[in-house]
Amino acid sequence: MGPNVDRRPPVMADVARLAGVSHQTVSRVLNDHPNVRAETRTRVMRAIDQLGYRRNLVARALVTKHSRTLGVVSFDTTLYGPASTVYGIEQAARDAGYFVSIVSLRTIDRAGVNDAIGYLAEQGVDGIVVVAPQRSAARALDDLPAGMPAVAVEGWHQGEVSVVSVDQVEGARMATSHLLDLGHETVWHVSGPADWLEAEGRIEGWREVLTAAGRPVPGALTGDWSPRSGYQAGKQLAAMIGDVTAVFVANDQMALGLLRAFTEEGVKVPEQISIVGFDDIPESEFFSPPLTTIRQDFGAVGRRSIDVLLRQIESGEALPHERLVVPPRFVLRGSTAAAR
Amino acid sequence: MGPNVDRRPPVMADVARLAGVSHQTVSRVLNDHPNVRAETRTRVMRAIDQLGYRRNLVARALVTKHSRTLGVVSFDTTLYGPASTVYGIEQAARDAGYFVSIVSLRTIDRAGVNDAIGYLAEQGVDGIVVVAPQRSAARALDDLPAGMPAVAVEGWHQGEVSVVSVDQVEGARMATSHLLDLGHETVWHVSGPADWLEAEGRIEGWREVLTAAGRPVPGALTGDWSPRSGYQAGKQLAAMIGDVTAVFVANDQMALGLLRAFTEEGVKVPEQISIVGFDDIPESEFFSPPLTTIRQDFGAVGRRSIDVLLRQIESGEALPHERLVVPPRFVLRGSTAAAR
DNA sequence: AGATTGGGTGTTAGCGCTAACAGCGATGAA
DNA sequence: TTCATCGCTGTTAGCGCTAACACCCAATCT
Repeated sequence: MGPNVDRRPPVMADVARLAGVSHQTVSRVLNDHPNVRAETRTRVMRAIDQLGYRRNLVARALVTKHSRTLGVVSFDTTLYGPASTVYGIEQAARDAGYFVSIVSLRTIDRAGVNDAIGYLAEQGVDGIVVVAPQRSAARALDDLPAGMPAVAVEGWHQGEVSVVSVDQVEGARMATSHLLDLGHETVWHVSGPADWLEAEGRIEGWREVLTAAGRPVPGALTGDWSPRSGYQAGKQLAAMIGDVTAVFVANDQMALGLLRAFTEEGVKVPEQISIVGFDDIPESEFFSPPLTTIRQDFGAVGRRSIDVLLRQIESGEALPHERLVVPPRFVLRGSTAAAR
Repeated sequence: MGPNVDRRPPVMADVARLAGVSHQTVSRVLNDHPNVRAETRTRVMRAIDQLGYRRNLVARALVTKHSRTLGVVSFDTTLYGPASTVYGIEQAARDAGYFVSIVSLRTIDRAGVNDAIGYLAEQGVDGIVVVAPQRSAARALDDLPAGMPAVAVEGWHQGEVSVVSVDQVEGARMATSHLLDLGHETVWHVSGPADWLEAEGRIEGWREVLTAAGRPVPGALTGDWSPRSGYQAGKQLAAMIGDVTAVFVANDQMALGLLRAFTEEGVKVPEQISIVGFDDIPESEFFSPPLTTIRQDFGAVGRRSIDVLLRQIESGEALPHERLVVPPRFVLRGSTAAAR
């Protein structure tokens, strides 16, 4: 072997030497600078793949001050909602030529979110998306590093950042109205956990419709989004069958739990009780009975949030904060029926 | 405002000036170098938070050649399995002080995976995890950049990289044996799509047990992991009721589809037909009936893969390739019963 | 006493790249 | 002819950090 067989990956200067140009010309070729002779360009290109050269984006980022990396802070990405949102974010970011660096929190609190944002800032991300469905998490956005472009997803409404979210209140209105339209006297609610903004929005829409229609507003049962908590709520509701004829459940997984509890207790859905869920997870269509629910387009939320964020980054200045709302969609299936 | 109120974030030299030391001393403080006087250290620390200084990891990475970032290439992270695996990866990586940069592929093929790996390499990741459940994807690992530490998850067995996966064959054996033990003459199978290694492993284990027991091996129905494809398979199976008394379904979502089809066709589970799923998604326990299934510990797979990868990275040399297998677990619930 | 250690600190070089500017030959205008 | 212009290329500086080494001043040893 010759003396030049070292394992160190080639750098721009190596390419330049081989192509007989300066490293700057190589840089120009790589960055599609117009003022390069076609013949020079091809010579450089040839040298590049002869050496298997890959440009070092770290060095590039150091001088340009742009890493073309976006940070995402999320909570429990094994859940369908966050997972789909993050997926949408990732796709949109990559289409725009950005990398995505993810921090997935175990527990969500202001300090945790702050730390995560801090790490990402050190790492040099050009902007941050915070999937902040909880009040405490959303508040962490108030102390972002100065000048850091950011956008909140499913987040706090009055904050100092742009927010993209599905209209939870409207979704809850759709669900509740549908049940009232079927002739039910009132609608019960199994809500999500207290601190969650989505849970609050769904309670608000539900209560609003009932109140507007002059119906009694039953106390909401509280779950934690899990099928098990829905199952427990279902057991309670089953004991009140007759009084309860319609339930709006704050997500599909809890609705599945209710379905299971009702099956065990011999309560027929939708004959004795109607159920509307929320989210439209891929499984809902195949529940027994298939679940009437409110679809959230998580992918769209992810994509829109990247639109907003990139506009901020690429304008280079602090743009006015936007509030983007993605409409939910009512999906009629077999878990609801007219009141007897 | 004074003349020094510029928006440029503070750098190490600014901290040094304020603390009355050299920038190198600041660096030493930040890197916990032992040879710094306690008094100097506190003076530097004070200057750091007085200025709100954050170190620039991009510059650090340029000189150290380590970004402390890991790349993850995955496919459809909205599915429970990949999402959980990636979550496990992310947690383990962060616990070890690494960032995670994700590329989530829409379609999975060798070229796509190769591109993704290329981007990640340019970006300067210290190592790569490829969640490569498909043959074609797994093969992309054969042309990794030289010297890039990597690990495959749920991947190809004979490759030139370490692999961490759940023992699919064993899981399928458990499922099939369970059904045979219940007295069923044979077991039908609804498999995953052809190119998937997990689908192949599950077919293999199923076939192996049937063959060993001298039972007929029915032709497998093929699904695409979705509840809908399971539903379609269920319709076909329902038409053969009597002949078919036991089915092993390659994942829980398809099993849900079967359940739905059987409900529609008036086929009773488990009285007329027994079903075993695979994965143990959080919903399975609340299906009607609750699904007997094989649990995969995706989180463990993610964590183990990071162990393997970090060992490679931190040793600094090419370690022998490992093959780590995480055992599956049988979960007995209500969808299986003894043959009549 | 002088030599030797070693903890604490500063100085210098350089990671691989882009920005800014300088240079140079060919072209066109005066 | 002379000077400005323009397309293409090279040279230089520097992004913010760490590594390597030099240095100084105690403390310790011979």
